[in-house]
Amino acid sequence: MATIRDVAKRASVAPITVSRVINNSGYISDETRAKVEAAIHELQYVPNSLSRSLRFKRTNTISLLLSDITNPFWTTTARGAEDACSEHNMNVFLCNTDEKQTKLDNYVDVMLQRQTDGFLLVPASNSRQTIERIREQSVPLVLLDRVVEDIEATVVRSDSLGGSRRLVEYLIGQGHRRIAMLAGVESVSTTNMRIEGYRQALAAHDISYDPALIRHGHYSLHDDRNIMLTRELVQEEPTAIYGANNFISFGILQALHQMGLRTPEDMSVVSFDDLPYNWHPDPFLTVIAQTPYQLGYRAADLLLSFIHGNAATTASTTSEEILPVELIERRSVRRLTPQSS
Amino acid sequence: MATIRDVAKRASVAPITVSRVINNSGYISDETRAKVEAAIHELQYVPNSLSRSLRFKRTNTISLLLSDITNPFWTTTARGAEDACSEHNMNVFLCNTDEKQTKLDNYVDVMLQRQTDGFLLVPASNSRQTIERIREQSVPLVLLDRVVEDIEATVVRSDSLGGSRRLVEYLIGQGHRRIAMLAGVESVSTTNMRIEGYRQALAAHDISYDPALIRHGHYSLHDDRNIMLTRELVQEEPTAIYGANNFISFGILQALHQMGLRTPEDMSVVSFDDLPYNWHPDPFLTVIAQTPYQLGYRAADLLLSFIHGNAATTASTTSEEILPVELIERRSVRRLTPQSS
DNA sequence: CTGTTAGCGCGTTCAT
DNA sequence: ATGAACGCGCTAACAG
Repeated sequence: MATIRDVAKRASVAPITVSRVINNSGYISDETRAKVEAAIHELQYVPNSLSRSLRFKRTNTISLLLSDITNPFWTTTARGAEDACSEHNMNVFLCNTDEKQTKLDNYVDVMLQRQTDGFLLVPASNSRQTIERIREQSVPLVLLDRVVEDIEATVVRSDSLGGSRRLVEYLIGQGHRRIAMLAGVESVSTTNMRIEGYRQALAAHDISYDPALIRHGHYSLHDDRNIMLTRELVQEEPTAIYGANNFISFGILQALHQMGLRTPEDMSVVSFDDLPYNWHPDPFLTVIAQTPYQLGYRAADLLLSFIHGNAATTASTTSEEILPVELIERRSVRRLTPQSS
Repeated sequence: MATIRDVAKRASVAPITVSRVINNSGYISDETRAKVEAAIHELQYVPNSLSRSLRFKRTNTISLLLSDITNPFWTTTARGAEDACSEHNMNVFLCNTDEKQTKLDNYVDVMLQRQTDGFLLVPASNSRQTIERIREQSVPLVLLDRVVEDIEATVVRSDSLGGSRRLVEYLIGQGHRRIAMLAGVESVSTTNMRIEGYRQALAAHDISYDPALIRHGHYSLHDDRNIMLTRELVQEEPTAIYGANNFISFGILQALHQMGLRTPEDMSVVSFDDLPYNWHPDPFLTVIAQTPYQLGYRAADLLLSFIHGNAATTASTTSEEILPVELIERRSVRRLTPQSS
């Protein structure tokens, strides 16, 4: 690998002159510029961004720590973040934490050592340590999708509470009263908020809350537990099942199919979060749809403003940006007559 | 951010002593070690790996450039690569090229500047420039899945030719003679090999090759072209359709469903590459299955041996490692009697 | 067992 | 318009 010095020698100039050519800084005569550019080309010189970053104390890099890279929801979020960053010439490093706290901690350590300029992360659980570690180093941070208790941080997320409530109220409006829910993992804020929305909707319509109608599933697709748990829920004889994210809902549909139950004739199904585009020949699920691209874009945008120091609020205060969600009514809910419920 | 000097001052030692404590190198008295460790803790010191890499000329980083992060095939490959790397304390940086040459080129540049220790990449097209650029900088490289013409490089890939041939011969064995194929994008080696396998199988059974039965689809899921192309192929009245990768086959199934055609009663379907686990309530597609985890693991393993300089072959010679594939017979192919074909 | 010197590759500061 | 010296944070080589 050629260094800036090699190029300088070859062009018979000082290293700093080469530097100026590369960065278009200062005045350079056309003649020397040509000489230098020729030398760069001949030596196939590639600037070493390590030393550059060492000088600038800036890596132009943000770290995006995602919980499940397999879920199109998150890859879409990533795309949003990448687009926001590339507008500012920042590079995004993508890491998959697999919903595991240890993996998350490890990546945070690695990226901290690599002097990342900022973190965009979805918390793996409710533990505050990871986030406090980032705080200690005063590296800007924006949380994605999930809130962590007792921590000051900026978070960009969807309206889980309101969306969930709206979805369940829709079911109630269609005559359902015995509504099962396959929720997400415990100790994650979105899970709790969606459950809370479910409870609020029931309460608002004087339907008593039956704990037997709720199970905690897993947000991952590759987990047969969602199928088993659906079978359990069906035993409770609900008229509708509510899946707390796209993969959970997918598991529900699979389970019902295996049991020979049709949707919506034998069982109504709704989902928080749409199934990925193209997963079904024709979409029929009634869902609350989030906007993952905007989630990523907005969060990255906020992070960048922290990094560049031109933000109204700073990274160290608590603030939430809540993205609206949309109810998409399709054909997975059966309308019940009063007596049939 | 505290530096090694801050820690040294606090512990009343020289910076190098701190360095020795961190890296467990050289002899340190228990007493000073304790002092230093205390200082590290109090100052919440995080070593700067930028400067470390600058000294070592090693970043302990490999770059994994994938064509489609949305495809579980590739995320599984990534997991294999990550597992191989973490055994050697190497970090993997994941980049999504989206099958676009410009994105690939850009990432290569960025990672080259960041002094990555090696590349693991799936070529976006048949262009040699990207790879030659890496070669010029003599950075170790292993190609994933696809061969590039006229280039010396190590590649780890599945047996596309043999697998494709076996799959089509299976169809022929079931009495099919008019077999359509929805292939992948042109100018990618796997596409050509799978087409070649298809042709070889036909030739071996004296079935003439009809160009009208082949279309070039797209490897991505989010592309409705696969559905349209399937409709076109159906017009040609084949008895079976062969999808050249998992997402293409998925598109075929969707198209058939939309057209009201049942599988396998009205149309047989086979696929190169299995659908992702759990995508279908119960898997019924007859497929050639690859082993993406092994693909990633093996390629990373090879790359690491190049990096550590203990490889039998070096990174600069051409060599191929071809992983075997497996025919999984399920229920998507209808057995034709001679007269019905 | 611990410290001093020097340099990895680059760019800011100050000179010329 | 161009260059010399210095330092970013870290560690190998060589003292002591």
